Amino acid sequence: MKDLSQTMQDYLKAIATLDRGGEVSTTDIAAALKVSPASVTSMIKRLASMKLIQHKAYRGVVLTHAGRKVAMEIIRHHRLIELYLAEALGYTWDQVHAEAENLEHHISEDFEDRIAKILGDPKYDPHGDPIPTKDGHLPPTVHDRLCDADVDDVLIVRRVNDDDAELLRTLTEHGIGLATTVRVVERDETSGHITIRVRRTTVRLQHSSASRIFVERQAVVS
Amino acid sequence: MKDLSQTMQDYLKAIATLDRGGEVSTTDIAAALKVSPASVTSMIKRLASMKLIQHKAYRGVVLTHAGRKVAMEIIRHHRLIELYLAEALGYTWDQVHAEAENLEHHISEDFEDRIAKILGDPKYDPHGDPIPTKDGHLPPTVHDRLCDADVDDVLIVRRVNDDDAELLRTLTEHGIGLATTVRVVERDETSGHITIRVRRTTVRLQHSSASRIFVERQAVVS
DNA sequence: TCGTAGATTTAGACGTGTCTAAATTTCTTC
DNA sequence: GAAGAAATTTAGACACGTCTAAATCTACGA
Repeated sequence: MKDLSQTMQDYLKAIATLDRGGEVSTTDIAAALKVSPASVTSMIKRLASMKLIQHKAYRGVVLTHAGRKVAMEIIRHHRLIELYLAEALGYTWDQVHAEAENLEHHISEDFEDRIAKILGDPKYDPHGDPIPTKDGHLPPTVHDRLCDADVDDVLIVRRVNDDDAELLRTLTEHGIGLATTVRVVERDETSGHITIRVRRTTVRLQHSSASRIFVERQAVVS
Repeated sequence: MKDLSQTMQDYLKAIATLDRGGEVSTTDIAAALKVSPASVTSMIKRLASMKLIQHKAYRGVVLTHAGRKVAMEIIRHHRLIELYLAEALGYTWDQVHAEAENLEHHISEDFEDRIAKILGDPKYDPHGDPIPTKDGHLPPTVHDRLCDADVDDVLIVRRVNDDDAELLRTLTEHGIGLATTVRVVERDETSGHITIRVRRTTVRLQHSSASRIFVERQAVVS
């Protein structure tokens, strides 16, 4: 849609991803994109001058309506491509992210429409992440993280972040995928580890891993 | 394979495409890439310092073995993508070039291998252009151009350059595709136009169009 | 409230790839 | 073979996106 550089698109996508309702900090953007905070500041100035973000000095940034639209379009590309790679080309869920990351900036509107149609206008990608619609709306999804669950909670895995291929492979090895039911058996508050039971085995996860897994509380069976 | 910028890849591809056995001129590269000759000179210096091309000042450039390998890999990507878009996503032959031009620099080795396998290790793209093998060899193809044919020659269309979408649409409208047989009915040496007959209709082509169409002399039927 | 740690911005530099204008070399033609 | 035309290169500038080092601002604890 817009004629923005790939770099600008990446910044907007990162800001959208980091958005938790308030301002997004320079440091967080720098960490997400693996560039220095100084680089972020200079790009922030450019994006703000283009009215894609709002910037209050020293206070972080917020996407404008226009900026969010661009970000949603990139995210739509990314997730549609991930699903297409999985469905049509046999990629596994740990392989799709890296490929989509490269392709998302380089497909045409036409390509987007064609794969969306072939996939039947899907709402979720292989990791359970919602695919924004063409007009930028996100299908509903869960926001509770496994790292916040209590011992003895019984949970259904609904989403796993796509950016840690190692974690995705580990989950597959243990037979954990979308819709898998797990039970929290232990929380180690000092180390942050969380241990879950799935079928006959237990899996011990780092806090950073558990924070990438989104779950739904098992409906109570009457 | 190599960690070259997209721009460098484009230069190498252009040089490979313009290669007619001898040196390729600065001006021709500039025209192909739509940049100024001065820009080409500065990029030539960089590519030469990387041993991807040989450069004799004021005398043009030649690809080295390493440079040709990179170029062939990009061309392989381009043509595989074109065929995949046509076969799997329903693109017509006038639509594939623009999309492939963007994607060719951004697919992984893995992606290349997967679509090549799905397509059955094809040798030719939708325009009849040969797809380089992984080790950089080009399947055989015809090199005679329609613009060089004589009146009354009966010819089979075997290749059409992919970079003129308008021409490709015109050919489709007149029912001309790969394997179509045509007969030269007139050559206008002053204007350069060439007129051909296909089935019941005649088509008048500019020299630049006829030079993009490659033909095979009809085998003599005994 | 004061000082400082941490976050942010500024200053200044660099590499890439582009441009125009000017200088230089090669080619063509008489 | 010399002069002019055409191609090529050099010189110098600029936008983008990055960096490090230094300056500045914010927030928090004593």
